Amino acid sequence: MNLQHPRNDKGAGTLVIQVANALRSALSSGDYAVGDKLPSEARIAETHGVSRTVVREAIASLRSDGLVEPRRGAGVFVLEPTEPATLPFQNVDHARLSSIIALLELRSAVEVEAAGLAAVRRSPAQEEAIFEFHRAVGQCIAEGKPTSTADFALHTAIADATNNPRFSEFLRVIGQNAIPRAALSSTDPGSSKSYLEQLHLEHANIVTAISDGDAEAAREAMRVHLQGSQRRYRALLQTT
Amino acid sequence: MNLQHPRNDKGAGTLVIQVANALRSALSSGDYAVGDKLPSEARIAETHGVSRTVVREAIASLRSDGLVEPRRGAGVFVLEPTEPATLPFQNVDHARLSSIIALLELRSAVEVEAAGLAAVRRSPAQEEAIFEFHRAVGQCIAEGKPTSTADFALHTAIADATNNPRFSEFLRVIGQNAIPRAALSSTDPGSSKSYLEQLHLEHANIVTAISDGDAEAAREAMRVHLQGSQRRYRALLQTT
DNA sequence: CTGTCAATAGTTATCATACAGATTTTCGGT
DNA sequence: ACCGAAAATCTGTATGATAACTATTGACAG
Repeated sequence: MNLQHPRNDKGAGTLVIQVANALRSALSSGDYAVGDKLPSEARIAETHGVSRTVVREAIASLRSDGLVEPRRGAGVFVLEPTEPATLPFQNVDHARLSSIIALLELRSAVEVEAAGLAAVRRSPAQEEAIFEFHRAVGQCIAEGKPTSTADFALHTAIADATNNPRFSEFLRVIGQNAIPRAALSSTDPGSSKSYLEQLHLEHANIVTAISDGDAEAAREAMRVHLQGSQRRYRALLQTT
Repeated sequence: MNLQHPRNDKGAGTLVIQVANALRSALSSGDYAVGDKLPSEARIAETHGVSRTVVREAIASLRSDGLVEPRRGAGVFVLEPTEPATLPFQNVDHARLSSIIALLELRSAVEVEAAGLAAVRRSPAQEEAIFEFHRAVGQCIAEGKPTSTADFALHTAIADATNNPRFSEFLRVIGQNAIPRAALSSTDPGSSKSYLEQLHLEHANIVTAISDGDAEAAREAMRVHLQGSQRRYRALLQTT
């Protein structure tokens, strides 16, 4: 750990921030193992050419982050880094079609089943909500507006109609990542009228089956819809 | 903010920790809005009966947590609290069968599809891994050991064999929450020999279909397996 | 009356020194 | 070799001071 802080670098923040970041860097680059003792505050202060006050505040930061544990009289000890919780399914690389298709496959599995459950379990109010969102998608198409938000709302309403919060939770986590239009605004497989009409027709088949309480038809309609999306993306793979 | 720190309370940690926690409490209880200025360091020190050094270190903690932004000459300002990222699908209430069944329904949707894809896409090495984990489950059954870890490993290997990282990611996120044995160690629907043999047989059907490259049979076998789990839990609902 | 500038007051950032309390190391005695 | 005491080391806290920055106030000119 021979990092001298750049005292004249205003963009790096205060000395406390600089020393804290230097220590973080030392920790993450493997200079210290879990359970190791950092150099003493006095030594760190000397190494960085700062006062002990600065070092103590930097260490307070690291302690707050759970990276170290100071023990009075003994030293400052390195803790097991806690894995930062990150939401899954977020790192969709929109420039790579395969990244989109992969998430679409997972989503298909969930949403096909969701459509079936929704057909069995939806309440009249949920059924009505689904119709309303379906009409909203149609409105966007008629007005030439982007459909992704309305599209996602429709899919969310279907997940809600399963009355199993896990399906709603899944939709919320993947968010609009998995809605083709949001993921590919400029290189969309087709913004043509015929594509949008096809989309709307596929939606209609899903919504009707759910309304009819026909679980198998709902599943099949959703499968056709989402496999259509997959097919369109795979077709893009062949043309690029 | 009239909190006097309990100086004689050893369990509360150092003065820095106590003041930091008092400030966190004040922030989260709505004493300050985003953009508000905290009292000056000198004032906080006076209020708590500590030195300014302690207050500065406490504020360094809060800054590291993203809760405040000190501005030299101006004051310490309250920041917008960032939503802590939490993993989805974790809050399984093991005392409520409905909570377990809900997650099992979602998992079923994903894993039925995963079995189908695995049957089509698995490499010989992945096929071999599936068999090995299947044998490991059988070994646990034969030795009367808990099967949940081996069971989860088998399911994970199947998700891996889809060669779509999203399926593996899904299994990793839900973890062993969704494996019946882990979720219900003491009130398990049955630890009887016949149940375990049934489990092993269902696994064998899945594994064989994947090995045969029969996607539809793999899906059906996985569906039977997981719907069997659902059925066993629903039967518990009726007896409690 | 409005705008500008300088002075003042207030605030954070850093440094230095000192002491207290806890832990670790060293040394001497048995 | 083991134990206990003393010394050394280390973190926790307090105090005082200075530097750099911001906000406020008052005076003056147009």
